[in-house]
Amino acid sequence: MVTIEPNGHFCDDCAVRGAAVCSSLDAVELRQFEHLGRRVHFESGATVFSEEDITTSFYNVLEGVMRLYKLLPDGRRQIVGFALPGDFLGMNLSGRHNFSADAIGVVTVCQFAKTPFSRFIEDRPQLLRRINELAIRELSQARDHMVLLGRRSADEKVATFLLGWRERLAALKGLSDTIALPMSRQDIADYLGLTIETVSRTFTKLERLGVIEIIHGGISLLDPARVEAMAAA
Amino acid sequence: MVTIEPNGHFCDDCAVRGAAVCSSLDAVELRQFEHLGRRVHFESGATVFSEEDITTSFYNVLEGVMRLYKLLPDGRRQIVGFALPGDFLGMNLSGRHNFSADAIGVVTVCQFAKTPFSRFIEDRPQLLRRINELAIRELSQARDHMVLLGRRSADEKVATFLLGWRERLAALKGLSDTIALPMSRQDIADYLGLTIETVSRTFTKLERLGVIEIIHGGISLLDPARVEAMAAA
DNA sequence: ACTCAAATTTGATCTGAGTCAATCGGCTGC
DNA sequence: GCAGCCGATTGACTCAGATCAAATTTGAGT
Repeated sequence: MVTIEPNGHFCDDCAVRGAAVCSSLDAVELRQFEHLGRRVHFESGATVFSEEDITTSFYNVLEGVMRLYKLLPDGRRQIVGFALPGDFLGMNLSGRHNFSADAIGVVTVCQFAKTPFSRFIEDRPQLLRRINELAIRELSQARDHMVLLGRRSADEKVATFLLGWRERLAALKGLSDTIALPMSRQDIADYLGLTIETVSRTFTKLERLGVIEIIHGGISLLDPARVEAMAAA
Repeated sequence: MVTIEPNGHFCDDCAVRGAAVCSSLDAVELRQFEHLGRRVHFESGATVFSEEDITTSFYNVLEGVMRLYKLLPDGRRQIVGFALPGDFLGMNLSGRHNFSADAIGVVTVCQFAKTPFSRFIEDRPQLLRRINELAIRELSQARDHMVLLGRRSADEKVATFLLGWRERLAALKGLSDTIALPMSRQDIADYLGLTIETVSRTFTKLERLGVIEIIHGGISLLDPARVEAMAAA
């Protein structure tokens, strides 16, 4: 289920070194930093951490996609975000995670034990500044998502999601009209505050309008401008 | 509309000194810090800053309540939060505000020009750490609010709002079953992703159930346990 | 106190998205 | 190849909350 790679100078060939939290470190610091983290692999569907668990580690996503979610006591689920390579997870004030995180497909993370990581930050304000930047960026995304959840129609939600996801993939692999959707319809529904049926119907509707094509494992954007028009309302 | 107080050693008698961003500063630093900020008053309904405005200042709320919101092109509004004394506003990465802020009733803020403030932070990591803490706390609140917007019923939204608001007021003035609601029904609706009619009906329903009493400028919690039960679902 | 405008409440009706219920289609394992 | 399963789609119907439309209350200004 979970496999841990032997330690080594893995930062050297780390795909996210430039984008992630580590981008704030110079060569010497990176060498020290390297000893704090270890690469851990999670298989598809594995839970990386759960809400209310005591935080023992921070995570830097290296490969794969994770769903970040909160559950209500009766089982209703809200996905609060998807984590992609370069995202940093685990910061909190309470000492406990405030959401759960599952691997969607195979995931590789760089895992840091909380205490040594916190100590490392102490006298490296540029790392703290980088973490702060990431937090502020997430906060801005969270506010955008509140608007979507509170004030957008189903069609607008789906269109906005497709464009936003495309944008995030573009930052990793370059812009493309073929959009991989590794998450299930249920995941999309729980992210958008909809049901699986509504998501499915909206996809079909977009396909019938000739705006997208539903392909295996994703969609193809046939008419980006129309989708943008639908998203903007 | 906006009045600026003459400078002075106002940190000494600042009501939020212990709770706000300044709590991370020692006496000497506080004296220097004092020269960076100035007290500014806003009258009821005044806009403190607007989304997409270039950020020229940061704000520390001293007195009053603000609504923080985003607008869609067609005028739909989502309130992303209410700011109370001790809240720190204005952090962003883009150099532009990512939401608008209006005064609800009279508001006093401590306003800091962006550049000198940013310079002041540079060599004071404990202030940066404090700002980071506030950002992480907000992020956690934002995620909770996503769950509310995406997955809760109207009754649950209203009940959760009343308890959450009571909690925030409790942190300022001590716990009370009399809850002041300075914001309009429209503000509450835009915060909860509902219409004004639904909010009004839900309030009346709660009153008829004998769970709350609608009073001038707020409500009185007659049966907190029942409200908690409604909120939890 | 009186007027007017704005905010809130209440009622009647409508509808977008949810719910319930079959299929359908694509993999997995035999 | 085919049986069984799980995710996705589609259809029929329902309902929570929106919309439209009046009252009614509140409050600011005279």
